[in-house]
Amino acid sequence: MKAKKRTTIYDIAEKLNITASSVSRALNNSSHVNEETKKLVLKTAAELNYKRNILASNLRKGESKTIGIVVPRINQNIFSNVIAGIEETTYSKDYNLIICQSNESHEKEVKSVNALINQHVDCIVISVAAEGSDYSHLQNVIDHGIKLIQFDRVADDLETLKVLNDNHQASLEGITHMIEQGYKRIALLEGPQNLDIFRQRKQGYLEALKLHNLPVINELIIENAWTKELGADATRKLLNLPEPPDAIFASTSDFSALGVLEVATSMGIKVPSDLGILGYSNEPFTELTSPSITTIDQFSHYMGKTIANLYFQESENKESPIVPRTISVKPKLIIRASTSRRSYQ
Amino acid sequence: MKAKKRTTIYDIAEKLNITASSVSRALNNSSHVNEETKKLVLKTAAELNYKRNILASNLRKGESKTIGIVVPRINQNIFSNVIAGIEETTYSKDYNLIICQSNESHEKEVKSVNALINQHVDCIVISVAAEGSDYSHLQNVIDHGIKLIQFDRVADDLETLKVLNDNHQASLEGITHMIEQGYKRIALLEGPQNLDIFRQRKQGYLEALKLHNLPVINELIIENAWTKELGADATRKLLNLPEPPDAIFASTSDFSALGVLEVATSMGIKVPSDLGILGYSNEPFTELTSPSITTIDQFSHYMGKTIANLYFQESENKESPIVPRTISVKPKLIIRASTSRRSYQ
DNA sequence: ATTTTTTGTGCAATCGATTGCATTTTTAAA
DNA sequence: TTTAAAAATGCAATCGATTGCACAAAAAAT
Repeated sequence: MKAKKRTTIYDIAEKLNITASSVSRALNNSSHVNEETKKLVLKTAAELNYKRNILASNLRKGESKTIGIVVPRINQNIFSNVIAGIEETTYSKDYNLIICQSNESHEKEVKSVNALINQHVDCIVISVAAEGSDYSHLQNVIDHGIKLIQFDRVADDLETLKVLNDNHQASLEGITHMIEQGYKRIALLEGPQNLDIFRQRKQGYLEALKLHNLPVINELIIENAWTKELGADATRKLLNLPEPPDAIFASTSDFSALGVLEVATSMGIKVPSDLGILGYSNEPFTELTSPSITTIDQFSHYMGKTIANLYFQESENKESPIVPRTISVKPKLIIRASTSRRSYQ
Repeated sequence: MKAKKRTTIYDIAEKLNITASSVSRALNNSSHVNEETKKLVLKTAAELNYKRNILASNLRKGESKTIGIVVPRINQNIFSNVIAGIEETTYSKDYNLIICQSNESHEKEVKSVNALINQHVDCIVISVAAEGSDYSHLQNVIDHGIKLIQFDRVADDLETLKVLNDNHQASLEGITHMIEQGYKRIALLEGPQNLDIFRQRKQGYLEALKLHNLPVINELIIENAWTKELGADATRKLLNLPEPPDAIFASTSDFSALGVLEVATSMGIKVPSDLGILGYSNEPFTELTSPSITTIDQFSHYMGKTIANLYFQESENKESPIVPRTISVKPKLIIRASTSRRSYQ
């Protein structure tokens, strides 16, 4: 069956012997149409199964009621939750979401962002890929008059709306907790340091050590260990040191922490008694492992709602320019078995 | 900073003293433009930071190069993988994806589908919500000349392109495996029977029992136990029966299987020796639980690629009408600890 | 009864890109 | 050198909805 031609406002107009203008006004519930015609139009529209052509409408109005989202991966806890949070709010306002994944590739991120600019989205919400440090594509978004909201992983020197976690604080609390549990040689698995969030987590780690007069041991700090595999590799290296750590903070993700746990288990090292493990993100699986993994919850769903609200707030006062500002959400330490050698065990 | 006006083909045309037609042709790499002008246009376009207005382009061409996807939840393994699979293929062809979640609500599904029709997407890919059995909104998609591809959970009486798992076969194999492991009283946690996939899984279960001359015991078949909580409730009920089952097939999902495992563990029932557990979907967490959960992998990423290819295949021969057909992907039983009382343990 | 205001419609331009047809320019063939 | 063919460009309509302006009809005010 061939695609039939769709009903347009002209079809409705013709049938009712009025102009398309009136039909348009009726459909938009304008006050400049007679109640009678309005009813008639709506009825006929329903009869003819009319669907407004958003392309035409948006072209004319210069808006798209669409928000583009670019995240590294949609199936990571924080991102799918943020998306769900955004959706809840935007859905009720008849906005569409276009979701893109960068797969941590800078090139794909750039292409996605450009595609969204092409689409004339009203706003782009992004958490940048680990790869890359050139953010001219984001500047480009702003230059095109499209609102830009960054979250979690942000390009810090770009002045935009930002919704963040207080990574420093979370990290500080996590390490403090470990120290209180009696861990003394705490290793750090770092994420790519070009990303602010990972730098902050490192700062929190360093500060916690300092506050408790613990030395910073460079061989216990491992760069770029942010997947499960890299976390596992790093752990093998660490546990084979002459003086191995008694705890590992997988600051990059719970996936990395999972790698740590698996290696430790396979090496016969007891968690949490011989080795404490702290992850990051509160992925659902962290409460399923044995022992369950202590981690940090980012309130990602709430972040999503915050982002959406921020957008609508900004849209309302169209005249005033956007004041770049940062909203910081305080994450929460979720204490589980993998660090609880005093209380738990 | 106010949104500056964007560069259009007219701006380029004016600057080069040619017409917009030529600019358009140059940008579309038409053979009807001089190589020189083509180069010049491309250069100027880059200089002026030109971005084609897809709204205008699509309006004119009557296509949108956009595929809409509606799934119950994007953070469920099968769905996020299918989406990723679709994206890989469509991305290289410059297609956009609009992703909607129905959250298992029929009403939201209908609204999402209508929004996608409004958007003039070229194709809608859907896995229907558990709720609801009226599929006129899908008929509506077809009536609007939009391609419709259903996957996994489908409205069976609607004649469309379908990409499915062979649920019956998978279920049959899973139960056969359990029987071979010596389980004799195997309970079934059913999903909503208005969905074909759950009916098929039940059929597979029944057939396996029959093949091995095992009786069908009605009190071991529990309706609608398809979340973690419902799975847990069902398990409590089952294990408190005078003659409790020695195995449970959570045919609905691994989440349900997880509920089973947690209840069993808390009741001190040993898995797999006292109770076998089989899940469905191969969620990532199933290999992390202890014991790890035997489950069925649906090759969801591959399904996604299949869906995308199916679409492009159909788009190519525009003339011939769409022949409704079904592609069935054979799932794979992943044997883990939760059912391995012979070999493993 | 006349003027003013309100309300409802229509007209026509607009958003930006595309494309069939006509026209001009260039190139090749006779 | 003239003619035919090919290549490049321009013109103008089109996709469908929206909206400022003009105008007519109806209602309200004088």
